[in-house]
Amino acid sequence: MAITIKDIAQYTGLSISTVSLVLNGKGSTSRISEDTIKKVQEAELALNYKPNMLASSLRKGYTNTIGFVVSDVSNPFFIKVASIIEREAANFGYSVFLAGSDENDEKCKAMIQNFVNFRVDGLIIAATSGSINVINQLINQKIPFVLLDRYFKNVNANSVVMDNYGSAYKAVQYLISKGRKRIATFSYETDLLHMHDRMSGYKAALKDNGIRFDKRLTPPIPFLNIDPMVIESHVRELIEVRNVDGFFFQTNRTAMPSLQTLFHYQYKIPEQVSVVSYHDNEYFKLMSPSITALVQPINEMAVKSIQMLISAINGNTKIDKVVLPALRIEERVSV
Amino acid sequence: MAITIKDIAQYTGLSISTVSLVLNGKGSTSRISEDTIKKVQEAELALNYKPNMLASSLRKGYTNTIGFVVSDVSNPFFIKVASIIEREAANFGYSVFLAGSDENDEKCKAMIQNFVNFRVDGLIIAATSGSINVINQLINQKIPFVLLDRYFKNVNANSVVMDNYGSAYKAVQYLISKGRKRIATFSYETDLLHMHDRMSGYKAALKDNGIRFDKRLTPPIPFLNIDPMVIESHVRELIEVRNVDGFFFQTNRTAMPSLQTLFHYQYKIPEQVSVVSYHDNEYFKLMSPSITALVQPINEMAVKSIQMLISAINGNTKIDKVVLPALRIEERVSV
DNA sequence: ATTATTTGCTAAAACGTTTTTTCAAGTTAA
DNA sequence: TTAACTTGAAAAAACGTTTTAGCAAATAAT
Repeated sequence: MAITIKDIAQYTGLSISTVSLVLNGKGSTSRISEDTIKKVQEAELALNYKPNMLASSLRKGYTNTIGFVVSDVSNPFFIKVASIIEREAANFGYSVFLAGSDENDEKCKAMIQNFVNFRVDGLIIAATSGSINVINQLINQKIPFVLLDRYFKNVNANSVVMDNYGSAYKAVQYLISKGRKRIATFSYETDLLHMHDRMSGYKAALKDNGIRFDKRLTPPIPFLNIDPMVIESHVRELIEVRNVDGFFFQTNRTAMPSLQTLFHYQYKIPEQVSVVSYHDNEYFKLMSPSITALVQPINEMAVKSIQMLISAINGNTKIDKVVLPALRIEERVSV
Repeated sequence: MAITIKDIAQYTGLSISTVSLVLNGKGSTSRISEDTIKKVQEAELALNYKPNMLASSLRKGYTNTIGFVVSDVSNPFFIKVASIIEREAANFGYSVFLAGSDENDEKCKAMIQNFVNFRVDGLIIAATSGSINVINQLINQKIPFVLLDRYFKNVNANSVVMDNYGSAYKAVQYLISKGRKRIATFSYETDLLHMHDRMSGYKAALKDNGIRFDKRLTPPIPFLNIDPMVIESHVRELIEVRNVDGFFFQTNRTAMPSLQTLFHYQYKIPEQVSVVSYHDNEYFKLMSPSITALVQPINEMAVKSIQMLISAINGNTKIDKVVLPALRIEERVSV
């Protein structure tokens, strides 16, 4: 099968201990002669030796590896985060493996367990709403991890999240500053706290501006499997019956079908309805008219979470909870 | 540290071999009594035992794991493929780990090597253009893998790719059928064969329709780090100076800035310029006017590549090269 | 000329599993 | 009653590393 250290030992006539020491760059500090070192290195190339990390990690007790569990791989937000996390982790000598849970609790749990069984040194997790028990297990097992974007009540864990309340507030405030008074948003039927916080920010901004909260302007929708037809009828009714003049979209997944509807029925943006969307999206600027959006601090989130995770891996047991504000509102206008 | 089989052995007063047999469901076939089996299973729960896959895999010689190396994680195409691959692999009892190379040869090589060092049972690879040597190494080492989307000349390896030539031909034929005669496309400066094939398809369609190939309508651009400004000036010049009446976009990455330009300068689509884009994109249909696109057989690609990979893992050494046609042209019109 | 130190390398245990072989005790057959 | 099985479980080797302790030979110190 694959070439092992034993093969190199045989090839060079040395012991496997000597070979291992050289291969790990501990040759000179272990009083291995230059000649021997060179001989091993030549053999390594000649035989095309590749270390078996299963064996190496088993013995060493760590893998230099991080698992990133994402709730939705098709969300550009997470992908950008993943890309930066990978780069940052590499700076510290860690490889990152990615896995997607499709917002499915069971899958999320399975992916985390899978990573743990393969003994990743730590995890970064964008958890699904029902995965709190796995998270608690990780805490009990003292496995280093950082929650990203999603968080839980009564769970004391490292986390890097957005200021969902503040950002939503800002978004709605923006709409109000544009003279909008009947502002709609979809309220998700989910336990995910960050969605609740967005809703709270929405309500607070209304209140602080003397606008009464109208439940009819916040139709509830399921968090998963959103039916575009349902969104379409909501959007139409909101505009036609409820006289909505502004939309605050809390996610890409509600923004997309809503915008499609707005375009399809040729509602004028922003003349007839103003729109702010929470998640930024590279395609928004390609739409005509392009869509105003909250810019998320993706870079910071990624950098911070890697920092925290590696600190935890290195034994820091102090829990840190970082809340990042939305960077700004990127205003875009029709051309 | 973590609970091991040894702990269960101690807890139950049994030997580690007995515990292992029970844990692997080989209790009854190994003549372990019902009582003992139950005792072990209770201990497993009580101690919250999780197997160490490093040790298990080291001993067993396989990991039940597949590595998926993607050239660009931010490309929706690959993400959709990844999602389906994951689902299919799970059906066969395999876990999939994902890694992105950002179209960087060195990174691609490193990720593949990393997977190999962790002894994944097989790989699915959307290779970067300069990664041919790693691929050849895999062949030499007899490591099962399937090339996806990207392929190489003179490399005899399992692969699942699109019919790039035929699809491009189809796209250009579509534009011609709409009465277009001056059709532009960007020609990538890359060694990636599938891009060359698309270019050939473009040329062939022109030729078969008696349209002379005009090099000035196919400005060369770098494969990486596309400057939107460069695209913008190309697009403008193509329309204003070269009287282009149709665009065939070979990738998302050229389509996006081009469309942005078309929108920004308010060229009428499709009245003034017709557009077909190679890669499908969920956001195209949200643009106004929405964009006509070639629909790629993502599902088939994923399913087929997993099938082939698992067959290879199971010892099938016959090389299979699958070429899938684009499903259809999804025509979309302005509302 | 002996003892002490350094040099260069190896032996062996350990990491946590899996799996084959072995073994004692109980059961059945003759 | 003894030989031949069967049952239930354990011992031990193996997977490919890493790392500590150790050991002989060479060199240095006294």
